[in-house]
Amino acid sequence: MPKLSEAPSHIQVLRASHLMASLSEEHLLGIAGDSKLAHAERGELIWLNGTETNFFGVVGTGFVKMMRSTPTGQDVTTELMGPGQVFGLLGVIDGSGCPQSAQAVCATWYLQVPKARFLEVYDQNLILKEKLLKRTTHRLRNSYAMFARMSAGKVEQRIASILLILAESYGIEQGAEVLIDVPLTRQDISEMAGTTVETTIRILSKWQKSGLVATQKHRIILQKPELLAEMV
Amino acid sequence: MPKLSEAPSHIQVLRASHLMASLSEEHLLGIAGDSKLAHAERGELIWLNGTETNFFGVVGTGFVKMMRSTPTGQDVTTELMGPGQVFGLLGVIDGSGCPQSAQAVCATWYLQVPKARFLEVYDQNLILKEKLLKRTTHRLRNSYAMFARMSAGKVEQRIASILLILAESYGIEQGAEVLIDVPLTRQDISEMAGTTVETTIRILSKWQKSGLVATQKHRIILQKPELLAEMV
DNA sequence: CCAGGAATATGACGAAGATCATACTATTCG
DNA sequence: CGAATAGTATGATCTTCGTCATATTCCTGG
Repeated sequence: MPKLSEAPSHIQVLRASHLMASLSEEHLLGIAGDSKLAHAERGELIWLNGTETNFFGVVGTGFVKMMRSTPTGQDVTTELMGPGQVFGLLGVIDGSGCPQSAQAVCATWYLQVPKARFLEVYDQNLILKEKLLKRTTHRLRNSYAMFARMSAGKVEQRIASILLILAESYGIEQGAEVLIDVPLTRQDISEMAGTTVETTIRILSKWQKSGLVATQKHRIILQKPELLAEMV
Repeated sequence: MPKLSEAPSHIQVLRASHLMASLSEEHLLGIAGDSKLAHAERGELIWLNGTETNFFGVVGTGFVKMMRSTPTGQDVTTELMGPGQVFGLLGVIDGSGCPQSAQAVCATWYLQVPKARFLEVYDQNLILKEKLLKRTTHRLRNSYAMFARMSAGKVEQRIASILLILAESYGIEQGAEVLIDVPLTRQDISEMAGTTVETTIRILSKWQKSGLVATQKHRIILQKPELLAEMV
C-alpha cells in the first residue's frame, strides 16, 4: 500500500477552483457535503471515454490528463488538468457524458461532484453560466492553437510547444529558468506531442546535452525558454 | 469584374442561422437593419488573426475557412463555416477579438453584424446564451476529436477523416455515394489535413484510380464512404 | 540492501512523406 | 479565340521519424 499524500478537505478543493469559487457560501457547502473525495494512483483511469457518468471531477492535488484513444490504439492527450481545475463538467451539463477518458498522471486527490446536486445550483446561477462560457471559449481557442501547431510542425517544434504551454500553466520561474511543476514521463509528453517515446527521449536528451533543458525526478526545467520559444 | 451570384437579403441570412434564428422577430429585424451584407472573392481575407473587429460574420452563401498561420508560414485550417454559420462571435462577446483569420474559400456573401448592436440584445437573452454554450461545447469536442486524429494518424487517415467530416456537414447523399457540396481545391484539403498539396494530390489520385472517390469541378464525391470510414 | 519493474537511453534500419522540379490541364480574361 | 493563370499530376531525391532491438539507470517495495 503506497502512502497517500495528505487528503485535502472537500471545501478546500472547491474553494481552490476558480469556477466553483464563484458560488455562494451556502451552495458551496451544500455541494461539498454531497461530494466524495477520491484518490487515484498514477495511471489509474478515472473514467473511460463516453462512459455516462453521474459526477464530474475537481482536481484537488495532483494532475489528471484528458485523452482520446484513436482507432489504431494510440492514445492522444488533449488537456492536462491541475489543482482547482474541473473536468467532465460539460458532459454533465448537456447530459451526454464526456467523450474523453480521464486518467491520473500521478497520485491524485480529486472531488467527485454528483450531477444532480450540481445541476440544481447551476440552472439558476447566471454568473456561473457566464464563467463557464468564458472558460469554454478559452479552451476552444487553446485547442485550435494546439491543433495548428501539432498538425503543421516538425516533432521538435511540437515538443517545444508542449513544454512552453505547460510552462505557462504550471511553470515556476527560477531566475531565467522555468520549472514545470508536473511529474511527467517522456511517455506522457510523447502522447501530448503525438509522437513516440523514443523520439521524445532522443530530442530531450539532445536538449539536455546542449543545456536547453534539464530534468530532475520527472520534472522538467526549461533552462533557456527563449531559445525554445524561438524554434516553434 | 466577375459576375456575382445573387445576394441574399439580410433577414434571410439571419433566419437561416440556427443560432440567430432563436432571437425574437423584433430583435432580428433590428439587427438586420444595422448589419451590412458583404461579398468576398475566393481567397479574399475577411479579417486577419487577432485583428480587433467591430463585427462578427454570418455566412449567407458560400464558405469561409477559419485558419491560423504558423510561425513557419504554413496555414492550418481549423474550421470550415457554411451557410447559416456564425464566425468570430466569441471574440465579439469577450471583447478580445478573433485569434484566427477568416478567408473566403469561394465567392461568398456574408453578413457583418456590428458588435455594439448585437451585445445589447445578447446581454439580456438567456436562451441565446444557452445555445451559444451548447454550440461552443460542440465545437470544443469536435476540435479535440480532430486534434486526436490529426496528431496520431498517417496522412491517408487524416485526409480520410477530413473528407468524412466534411461529408457529415455538407454531404449530399446520392444513392450509396456522397457529394461534398463545397468547392475545395487540393490545397484547401491539404491545409485542413496539415500536409502538403503534393501528398494530397497523390493520395486523391490513387483513390480516384481505385474508385474510392471522384472529383468534378472542385467538388469531391465519396463513392465508397464505408471503405473510407474503415481506414481512419 | 537487493530484486524487479519502470523509465530512460541509444543504435540500426526502413518507410512515409516533404521538397524540388517539371509537365499537363482546365478555366478565366482580355 | 488564344494567352495567362490557377490547379492538378507525377517523378526523383533526401529527411525525418517510426519501429525494433537492446542496454542502462533509477526507484520502490520486500
